[in-house]
Amino acid sequence: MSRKRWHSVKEIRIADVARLAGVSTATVSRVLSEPGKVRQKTHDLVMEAVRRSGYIPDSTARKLRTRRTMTVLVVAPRLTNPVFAEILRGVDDELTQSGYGIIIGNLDNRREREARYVDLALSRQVDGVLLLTGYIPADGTRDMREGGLPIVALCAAIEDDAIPSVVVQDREASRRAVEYLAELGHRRFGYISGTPGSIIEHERFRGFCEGIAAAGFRQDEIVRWEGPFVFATGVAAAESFLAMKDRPTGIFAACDESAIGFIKRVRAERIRVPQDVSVIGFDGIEFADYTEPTLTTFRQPLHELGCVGADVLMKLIRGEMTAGDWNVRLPLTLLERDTTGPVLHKDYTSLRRSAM
Amino acid sequence: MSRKRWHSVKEIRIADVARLAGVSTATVSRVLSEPGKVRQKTHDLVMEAVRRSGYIPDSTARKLRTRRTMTVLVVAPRLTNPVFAEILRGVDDELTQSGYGIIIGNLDNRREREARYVDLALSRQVDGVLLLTGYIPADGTRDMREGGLPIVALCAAIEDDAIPSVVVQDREASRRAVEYLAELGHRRFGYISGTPGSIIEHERFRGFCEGIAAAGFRQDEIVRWEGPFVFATGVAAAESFLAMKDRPTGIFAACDESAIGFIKRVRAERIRVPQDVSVIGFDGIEFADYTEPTLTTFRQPLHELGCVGADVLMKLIRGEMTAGDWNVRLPLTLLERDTTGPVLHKDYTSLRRSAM
DNA sequence: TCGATTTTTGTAATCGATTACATCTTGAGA
DNA sequence: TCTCAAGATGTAATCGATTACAAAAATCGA
Repeated sequence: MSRKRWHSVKEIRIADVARLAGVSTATVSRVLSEPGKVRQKTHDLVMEAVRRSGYIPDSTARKLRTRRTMTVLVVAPRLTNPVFAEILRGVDDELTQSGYGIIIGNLDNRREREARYVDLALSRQVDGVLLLTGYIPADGTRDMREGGLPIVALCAAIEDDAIPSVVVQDREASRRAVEYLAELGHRRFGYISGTPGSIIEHERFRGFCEGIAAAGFRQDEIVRWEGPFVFATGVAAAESFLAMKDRPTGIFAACDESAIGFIKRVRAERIRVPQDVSVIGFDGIEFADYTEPTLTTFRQPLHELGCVGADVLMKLIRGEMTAGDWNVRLPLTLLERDTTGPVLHKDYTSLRRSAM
Repeated sequence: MSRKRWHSVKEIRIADVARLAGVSTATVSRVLSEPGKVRQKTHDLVMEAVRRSGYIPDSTARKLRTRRTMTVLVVAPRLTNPVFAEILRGVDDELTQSGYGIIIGNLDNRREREARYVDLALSRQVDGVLLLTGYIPADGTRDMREGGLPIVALCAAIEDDAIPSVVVQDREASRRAVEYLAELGHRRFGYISGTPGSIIEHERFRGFCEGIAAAGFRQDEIVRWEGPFVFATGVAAAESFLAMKDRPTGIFAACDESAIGFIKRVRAERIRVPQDVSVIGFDGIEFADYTEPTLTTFRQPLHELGCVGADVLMKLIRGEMTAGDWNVRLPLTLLERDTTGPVLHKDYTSLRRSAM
């Protein structure tokens, strides 16, 4: 009753328009969805009736009949991370062209929320799913796949070969990061991780280790700090770093935010970047252009990632391709900026001591 | 036909479950949506059939019949702005409790996209709308309101008294910003605007002007730089600032991002913050905690804003309140940090010259 | 045990569009 | 003018759930 009030102003159905135009509902429907199927004269008559009545089709009824929702679900681990916001822009730009809408599933870093979105997808509220998260469990994705839902994984290839993926070359870039630091003369390395358990983190760490090996260093010489993809992880890493005696001089962070957190914290203790410690980030978020010093990092083609991912999903939905035989791996760009530099002293800690 | 393939694996309808359990569809429906209305024995029977068949109700059909979509539309001007991401978290947290889902309408700073979301709302795809944007035209909101849709405005009171709003005290805070700068001894002020035409910008500038007047300064003594709520606006303002002869010493930016852009740019020219110029931002985004120096700014209660806004919308949808007689204005907190300080010299430009 | 009442379950209408199929127009060609 | 195919339009079934109403079953008191 109270709800009724909200819908009381306009309640025009297709039948009303049909009556107004003196035609059948079928004709009205055709005018609105199959242009060219009706005679010009009738068409105009109907359009006039639509205009006059202010009729807007009920999309729910349409969806029920056509079995198409014209909506896709995008599951992201966290919205406040600019990386996802940027990818989302790409997705949005692409989907809009096909007339599709987006429902955002924000996990907010809480994995237990996944179930909700699996349900949502399985109850046929969407025509497809775009996974920006790296750790949806094989279970959920399997359910969706078996439910017959097109899925595309962005950001990280899910451990499920039947799902097409569009990802960046995380591993290659991470390897390159070490190589770059080594070229600058660094010999002791630190790694600030991303969300433990996420595939992205896994890939980046793996690339880092490969780089260490390739540069001829021993695995046990590296320091690894764990934490999610947030500023605080970098701060915590810095605390640990500051307490060390034999500090690494080349730090690779699995995301820009933790790199920035790290730098902020160590600079507060008068440690200079890059003279005392070099830091290289990952992602290339816009913030990284405005930190001081400007962060050296890998720029992800985020917008492109979103566009390509959405495009693949559209093809899947339209049945223009089969799942499983489609994988894209986009390259990253190393932005050489001001938080990395050559090693100046073998042991700057002793230098600092004398300076104090 | 190709579409069919995607739905071929599971096609279990409520009738199938009913047959399997040896009851009518009505009973199955009741078990699933009106617990306690069926006998325990029947209930178990049905649940077993549901479990065995893997039945998941078709939400579209349910929506059509119940006339409730259990979804709300949230229109945001731009997703990459962390302010909106944070508000969205609050909205999400609140709506989830009521079992509601979210469709995000991202304008991406392009006003012409509004029409799309007005259509979406009017075609009954959502039960309500949350407006995070400050500039949806009166037209669109009027259409929605007349279409009988509950709407709540966040971030800025729309020029439409019939719409409830939950906002922060933009004007008061902006006035306080000037007061604060004046207390520090500043006499020449600069204002970096937000997106022209947005109500938020309008309010903040108005507060700024009120502050100027209250502190006893003349309106024509202030400098105003225009641009959207992005980093680049601050950078552009800095360029202009650097080219000035008689520079202001107290700068108020309508958002943190432009404040940060400004600071980054002027520091590149060896202008010291806050010794040479004080800057105060607005929003209190997380990144502002990590800039160097740490930004002085107003912290918005973003999460709370989202929660309260969602709560009001829920009440509207449930008919527990009437539109128009509900307005909330949340206070902001001034974070006194390191980009503001007392005026050191009347004319630092001459000082700099002699130092060079 | 019986009837009245309450509880549980079933039947069928309904939500508002789309669309298969049937029917009616139209226009070209004979 | 008539025939026939092509094109336009109408009728009614359909999508898959919910729910008003009816009917049946269970419960209770006398």
